[in-house]
Amino acid sequence: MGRSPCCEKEHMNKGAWTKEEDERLVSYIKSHGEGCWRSLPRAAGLLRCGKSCRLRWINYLRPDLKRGNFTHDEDELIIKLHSLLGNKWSLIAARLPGRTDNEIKNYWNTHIKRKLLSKGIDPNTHRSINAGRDHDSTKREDQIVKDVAFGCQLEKTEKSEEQKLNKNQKQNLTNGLVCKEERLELNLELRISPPWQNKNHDDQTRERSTYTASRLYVENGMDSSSDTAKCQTEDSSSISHSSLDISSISSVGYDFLGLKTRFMDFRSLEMDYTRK
DNA sequence: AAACCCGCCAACCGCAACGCC
DNA sequence: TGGCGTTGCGGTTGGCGGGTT
Repeated sequence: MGRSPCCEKEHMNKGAWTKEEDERLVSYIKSHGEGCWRSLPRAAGLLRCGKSCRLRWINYLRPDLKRGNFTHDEDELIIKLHSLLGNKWSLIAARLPGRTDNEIKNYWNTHIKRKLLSKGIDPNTHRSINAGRDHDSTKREDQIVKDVAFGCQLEKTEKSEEQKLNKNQKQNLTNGLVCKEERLELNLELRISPPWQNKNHDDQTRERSTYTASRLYVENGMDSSSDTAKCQTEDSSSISHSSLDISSISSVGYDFLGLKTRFMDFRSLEMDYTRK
C-alpha cells in the first residue's frame, strides 16, 4: 500500500520559481507564519506542492539568510563540523547562522571536497588519502601533523620539538586533525550548544562567546567504541574565545557520534576521548 | 560566432522521522 | 500501540551561465 502523493502533481508548477510566486509565498508567510506546508499553497494561491514551498522559503526567501560567499571562518567551521557529524547538513547548518543545509551541502560538494582532495585528504574520513597502505608507512605518516581544514601543514618529526611547545602554542598550532604517535588527536575546537536562533547580532556574539572548546582524542583510528573511552574536561582558558557552560551530566551512554560516553547531552560536548 | 564543456546551485525525489489520533 | 498524515533530511538532477575551443 503506497503512500499518497504529497500533491496533485499534474496540476502543479515545477521548476524555477517566478517573482510573483515568491512574492505570494513571502506575503502569506509574513501574515500567517510558517508551518502547515501542505495547506499553505492553496491558501496562498500557489500552484506548488507544500514541499516545494517549504524548500523555497527555507533555502531562498527566509529574511535571515546570509547571501554571498562563505567566509574563511565558515569554511573552517564546516570542515570541523563535517569531521564530527558527517553529512548531517541540517546539524551543520544549525551552527552556521544564515546558512541553509542545502547551501552548505552544495558548497561542500563543489568547493570543500575538492579543496581537501587537493591537499591529499579524504573528505569522507578527514584522513590522509594515503592511509590504508602498510601499517608502518601509515604510522609514519601519522607523525605528520595535518591541518585538515586549512592547509597549514606542520611536520612534527621530533618529539622533543613538540615538547618545547607550551600548551598554548600547541593549542594554536593544532587547528585541525593532529596525529601524535599512537594517539590521533582531533582538536575540533567545537562547541555544541543549542542551534542558532533568529537573534540579533549582539545576542549571537554573546552566545558565541559562551561556547566551550572540545578536543577529541582517538587512538589508532576513528573508531572509539571501546570501553576505555575516557571523558575529561579541560581548562579552556588558553583558547581565545572560550568559557565554560557545562550542563550537569550523569549517565553513560552513546552520543550522537556513536561513541561511548558519559555525556548524553551533547550540548556539553567538552570532552576528550581516549581509546587504548 | 557557434558549439561544447564544466561547474554551480536551485529544486526535486524518496525515505525516515515525527506527531497526532 | 499501530496507523496515517505531515515535516524534515540528504542524495541527486537538470538548467543555466561562464569559460574554452
